[in-house]
Amino acid sequence: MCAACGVRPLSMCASLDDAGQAELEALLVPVALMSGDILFDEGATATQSFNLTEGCLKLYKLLPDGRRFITDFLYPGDFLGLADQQAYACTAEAVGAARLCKFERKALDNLVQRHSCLERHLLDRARAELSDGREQLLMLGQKTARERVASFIMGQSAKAKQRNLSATTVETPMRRADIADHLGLTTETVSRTLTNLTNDGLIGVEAGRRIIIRDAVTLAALAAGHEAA
Amino acid sequence: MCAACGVRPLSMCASLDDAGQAELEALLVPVALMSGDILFDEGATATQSFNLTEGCLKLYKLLPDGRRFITDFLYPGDFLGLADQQAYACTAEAVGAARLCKFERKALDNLVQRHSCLERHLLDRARAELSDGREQLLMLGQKTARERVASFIMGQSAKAKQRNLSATTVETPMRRADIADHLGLTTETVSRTLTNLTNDGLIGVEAGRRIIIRDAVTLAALAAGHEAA
DNA sequence: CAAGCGCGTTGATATGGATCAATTTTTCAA
DNA sequence: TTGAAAAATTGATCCATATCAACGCGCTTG
Repeated sequence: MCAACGVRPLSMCASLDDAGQAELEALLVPVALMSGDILFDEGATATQSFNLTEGCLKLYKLLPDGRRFITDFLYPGDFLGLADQQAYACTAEAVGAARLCKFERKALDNLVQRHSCLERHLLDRARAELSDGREQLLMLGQKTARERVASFIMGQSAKAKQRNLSATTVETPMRRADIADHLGLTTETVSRTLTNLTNDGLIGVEAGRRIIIRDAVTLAALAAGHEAA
Repeated sequence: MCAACGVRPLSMCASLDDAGQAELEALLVPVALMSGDILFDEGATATQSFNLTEGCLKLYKLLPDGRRFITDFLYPGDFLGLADQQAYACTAEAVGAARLCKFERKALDNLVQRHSCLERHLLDRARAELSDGREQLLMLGQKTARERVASFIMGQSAKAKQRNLSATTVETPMRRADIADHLGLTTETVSRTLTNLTNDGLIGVEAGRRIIIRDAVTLAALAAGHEAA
């Protein structure tokens, strides 16, 4: 079953040999979520890890007065649980319907210890996530609204490409408020900025949720902080 | 020599047995930096890793027009190189004089593979850094200037405590511009906010670089986003 | 000791994005 | 298909923080 899994080549699973694969499959429990379902809450004891196979999740942290920051959107092939030691660092909520493989942490840790290739794979993922996180910090600390939105679009495009989807027509399952809370902006600013980028011919927006990249070069330059148009 | 090292209990070194310790010691090359010296540049091939033994470093990323974001300040016991796969994700620069242990990545990776305790230690560190990074994202995405400065002070205090230094008298080796570039603010705003916090009796500032925490409870509440004073 | 300079503070003003407030568009249930 | 609710857009105004500017203090250097 795992062998036929669509996200296998994107996941940690790919780093295991057949025997390890079988062990992993024995540990796995499938989970299905509906839009808005919460997989786990920030602060809860992190007893499980997950691998997303279908759909999209958002990870977020809340401040006591309700301000929210979405640290990341996850797509098929992404692993949940890397950043979490004792407690989950974020809340995980489904954006639309989603499916995952659930693992008990204890059992998975045990498997990881016996398969150093898995440990190395997870360390590599952690490295990549750390590196991405630094890029995000730069965005939040120094980029303008226009640059942030451009960065978001290019980032989503890159993720789509990884999943062998079009890099120029980006489907964004989340809503404006989610994008805003991911970029440290407000819904209104995201909306206005998308309108501006459209008027400037850099993108097109269809049916609200589909963004077409019309001038990838300029958009990338904007995202990279080259002040120009 | 390593056995007598002051940062040993804070570092990855502590997770090794005597034999591993000796191996590690054989790989190590000591490095000394002067204030402002650059250890490595963002984007350079990451051929080495480091362990900071003395002083303070800042890690930063630049945008093409000179905007800068300082992702982190490192203190004795901290490891450099976790986030870096092919290329360094940030530039590392000394804040004041510093000393480090330098390791060739290849040799260190080899050692890590043979000592799974080290690999686990690094994975744990990576987890902790990821978790910290998420907290930082929340700060940059949602917190006000006052809350950011409070978070910074509490964070520095926590780091000082880890090194067995006073948690109420925090020495900050970096200058205002560095703090500003770490919080996504300007020098002027940091300065003004410190003045306000002082006037409100939450902190004291001595000789510019020493911050005394006078009301840890209120400061922590502020840092955590409880809108109050 | 004086001059110069880097750094921090403080003040005055400007502005990008937030907030408040309608409208319009989309979604979805009946 | 229709109507109501949710989401997105657009407009008007406000405000937190940036920007521009002046000043002062403490070091360094001649």
